[in-house]
Amino acid sequence: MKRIADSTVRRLSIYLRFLEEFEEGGLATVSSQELARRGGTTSAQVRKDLSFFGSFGKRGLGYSVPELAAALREILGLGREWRVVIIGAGKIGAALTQYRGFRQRGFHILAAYDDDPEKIGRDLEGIEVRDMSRLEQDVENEHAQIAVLAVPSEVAQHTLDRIVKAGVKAVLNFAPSQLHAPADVTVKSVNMAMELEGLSFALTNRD
Amino acid sequence: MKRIADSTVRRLSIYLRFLEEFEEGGLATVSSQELARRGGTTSAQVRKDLSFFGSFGKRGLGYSVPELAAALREILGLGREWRVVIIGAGKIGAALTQYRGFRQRGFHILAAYDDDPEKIGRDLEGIEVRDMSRLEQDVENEHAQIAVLAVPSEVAQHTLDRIVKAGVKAVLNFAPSQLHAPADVTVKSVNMAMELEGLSFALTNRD
DNA sequence: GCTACCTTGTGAAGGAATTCACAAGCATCC
DNA sequence: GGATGCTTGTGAATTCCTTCACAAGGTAGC
Repeated sequence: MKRIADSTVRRLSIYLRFLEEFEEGGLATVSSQELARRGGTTSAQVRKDLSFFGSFGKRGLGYSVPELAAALREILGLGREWRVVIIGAGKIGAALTQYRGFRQRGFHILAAYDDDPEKIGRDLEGIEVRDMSRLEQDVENEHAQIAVLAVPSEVAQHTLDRIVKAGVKAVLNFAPSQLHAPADVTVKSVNMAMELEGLSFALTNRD
Repeated sequence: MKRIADSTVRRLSIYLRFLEEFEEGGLATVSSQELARRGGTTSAQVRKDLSFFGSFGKRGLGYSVPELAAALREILGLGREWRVVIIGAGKIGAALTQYRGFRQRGFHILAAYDDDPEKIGRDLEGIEVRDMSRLEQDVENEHAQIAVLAVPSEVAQHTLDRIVKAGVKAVLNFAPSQLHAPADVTVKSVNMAMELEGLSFALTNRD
């Protein structure tokens, strides 16, 4: 398959969110223009994004909301349940573990991991904090596919190496450090300090 | 000034992080190649990124670590202290409030805001949770420049409108919704569910 | 069935970001 | 001081992404 740009996938996520709102509202069809308006893009962009995956609309009418939503869920791989482990049960890790948005979208959190004896054994709204030393065996036994890294920067790379070795192919990293992984492992990073620096730049370099 | 791409600013942040490590390690100079290796990019990219802002290196030698670090801090507007309010003291908001990475980089958190009487008055590691109704007057009196939005999706746009009206020109949004703001207000969004969907896509559409 | 009107899907054009490739500058060594 | 080796800064080339513009296909009204 032709390589799909990251920005395209992002937008598909956004479109899906709107479609789900429309589904709830009982709206039957929607045009690329309406999706564009809400998503802050152009109708041509919406149609181009979709065109990489097929033809989902009806000329003159637009897109069937439930059909397009189903198609996007399929494309994004959201038809199934993904098994996720959260590594690091500090402030960020604990907040993520309890974040409801994940489960709502089919991401099933198996457990959180930490090496602080104070934290091990705790229960975070039904999710257990386990001993970090069990990480590899649990990942393998429970077939975790996605890992969320919320450990201190200093140990992020080492922890990544561990989970990659255990077979995880997708990682969401919250540590403010640049990670290196084999090409068949997808790593996405969320770096809040960096985003703030982007704001600082914008505020500083205004015309 | 020529418009600088978002991706460039992001990379400058990354370079700065490495330079600060080098500073601590007492390293005097660094080449574009070394910065590229660590940052997962190319040396040409590093030089091009820097070239938008001036010439910072010495041919044959590389860049002086402290000089380049200072230049990047200047470019990114990190020479000063930014005043930040956090709106929403739920799981995410509370975790952000207590996150040390912000203060370390010159982002001073003035307060957190919530409308839950249970939360108002609490102390989050030295930062007060205040009544949401005080938001506008506090922003104006205390000259907050940056707002971090960690409120439920349903009220995100309304809250954004409030802080924009109060004069805030930079917003970091954690609500999973698409926000609309005037052109002179910079809004950056961090959407964890969306990032996870990107991973789901990657796992699903592997060759 | 015919007309008027919409909206999609998509090649082509345009624009933006990245990579290439090399002249120019500086340090070091002999 | 000249030769050697290294690294920057930057136009040019390339690749990637977005926008344009329009033919094709569909609906609705009469």
